[in-house]
Amino acid sequence: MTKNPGNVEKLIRVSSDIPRKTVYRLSLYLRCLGLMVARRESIVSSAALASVAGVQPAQLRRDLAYCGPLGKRGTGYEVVTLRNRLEEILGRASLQPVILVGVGNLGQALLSYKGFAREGFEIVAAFDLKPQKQMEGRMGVRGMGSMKGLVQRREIRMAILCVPGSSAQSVAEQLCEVGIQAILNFSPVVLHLPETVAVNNVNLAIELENLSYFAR
Amino acid sequence: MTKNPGNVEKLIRVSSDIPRKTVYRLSLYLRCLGLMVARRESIVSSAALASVAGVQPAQLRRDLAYCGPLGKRGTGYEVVTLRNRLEEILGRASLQPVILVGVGNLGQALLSYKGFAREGFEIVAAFDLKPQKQMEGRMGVRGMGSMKGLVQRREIRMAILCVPGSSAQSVAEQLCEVGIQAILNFSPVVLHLPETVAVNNVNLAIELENLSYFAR
DNA sequence: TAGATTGTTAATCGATTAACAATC
DNA sequence: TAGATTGTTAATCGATTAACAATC
Repeated sequence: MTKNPGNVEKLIRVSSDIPRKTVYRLSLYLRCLGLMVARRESIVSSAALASVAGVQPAQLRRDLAYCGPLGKRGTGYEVVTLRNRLEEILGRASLQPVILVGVGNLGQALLSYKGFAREGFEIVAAFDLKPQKQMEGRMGVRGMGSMKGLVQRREIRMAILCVPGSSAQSVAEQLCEVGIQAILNFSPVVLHLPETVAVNNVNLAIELENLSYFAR
Repeated sequence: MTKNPGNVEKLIRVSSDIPRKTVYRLSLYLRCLGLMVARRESIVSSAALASVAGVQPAQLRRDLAYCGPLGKRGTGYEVVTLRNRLEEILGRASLQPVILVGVGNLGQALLSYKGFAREGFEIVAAFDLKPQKQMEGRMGVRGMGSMKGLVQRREIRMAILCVPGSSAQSVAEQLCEVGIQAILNFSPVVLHLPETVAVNNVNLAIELENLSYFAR
C-alpha cells in the first residue's frame, strides 16, 4: 500500500502470501537469471526472460510484481538486482542443512548426487530403519533413534524421504515429531500430515507413466 | 453422447482428450488401487479412494468419469476392474523401453535405481557425450552416434535426460531428431521443443528450494 | 518528445467443488 | 422400498492472459 515501506516491513510482507505456483516459478526465473549473470547481461525485458523460462511475459510480470516493483518502465529489469532480490525472497542466503531418510536404492542414488550442494543444500546425515547398510560416500548411515537429537541440535527443518511406500506414512510422522517442517517425498504414497508441514512429492514412476501416455 | 458406444469407439474416445492433470491423478489412483488389491479389498467408494489419494471425492469421480462409467451407484467401484481399466488407459500393458542420456552424477544415480523396472519401464541403453565413462551396472555407456540406430530398431519413444544445463537444449533436439516423443527432463533448463514432443520436468534443486521457502 | 516496457486491471480460461438427480 | 453412492450439472474458485495507462 505505502510506497516505500522500508526493509523490515518489506521482508514481513513478502514472506506472507505469494501463491505457491508463483514461488515455484520464481525459482525458475532465478536459474535463468543465473545464466544471464554468467553471460554478463545487465538488463533483461520481461519478454526475453519469459521466453527463456518458457512462460508468458504477462505471467512473468505478474509473478515479479509480488516481489515489489523491480523493473524500470521503458527499459526492463536489471539482471543482478533482480537475481539478488529473488535469492533474498527464496531464502537462498545461507546453506540449508537437510537430512535424508531411507537409504535404499533411490536414497543411495540421491546421496551420491552432488547437485544439491551446488544449489545451497547440504545433506548432513542419512538415516535408515535398518542402519546396517553399508557406508555410503563419506557419510555413515544412522538408526532412527539418533535423529531427534541431531535435528534439534542443528535446527534442521527439511528432510528428503526415500523409504518404501509401506513405511512412508509412519516415518513421515516421526519426522514431524522431531520437528521437521518440510519434506521432499520420493516414496510412492500420499502422505497425510498436519497442514503446517510442507510436502513436495516427486514420483519418478508416475512421471514416466504420465509421459508414456502422451507418447501414445 | 450415445449411451453405449461399444468397445472400439470407447477406446478411441478415451485416448483423445483427458486433461493432463487428470491423467496424472489417474496414475495416483492406480497406485492406491494396487495397495487395495494387495489387501484383498473388492469394493471401494469414491470417498475412501479419494481419502487415500489425498483428493476430494467429487474430483475423483469426475476424473474417473473420463474413463467411462465404471462405478455402481449405491455401491462404489470394483477394485480389480477399476485397476485394470486404469492400466489399460495409461498403457501399462507392456514393458516400455527407455533410454537414458547423460551419465553424470544424477544419471548414474538413476541408472542404479531399480524402481523403474518395478513400474514397467526398462532402461535399455545409456548414452553420454563423453562415453569413456566407466561402465555402470550391467550396462555399457555409448556415444551419441549409436543412438539413432538403436532408437529406431527398438522403436523407443521415451528418454530420460540428465545432461548438464549447458548441453540440454542441443541434446534434446538430437533426441527429437532420432524420433523420441517424450522426455523426462532432469536438467535444470527449460527445453524449447516442438509441441508434438511431451516433456515432464523434474528439478530437484527447485523442489528443495521451494520447500525451504515454505519451511520459513 | 517518441518509443518502449513495466505494473495492474479487467476479461478469460480452466480446474475444482458442491449439490443433486439418477439409479443400484 | 429405503439407503447409499455414482455421474453430472451448475457454481465457485483461482490462475492465466490480454490490454493499456503509467512512466521511464
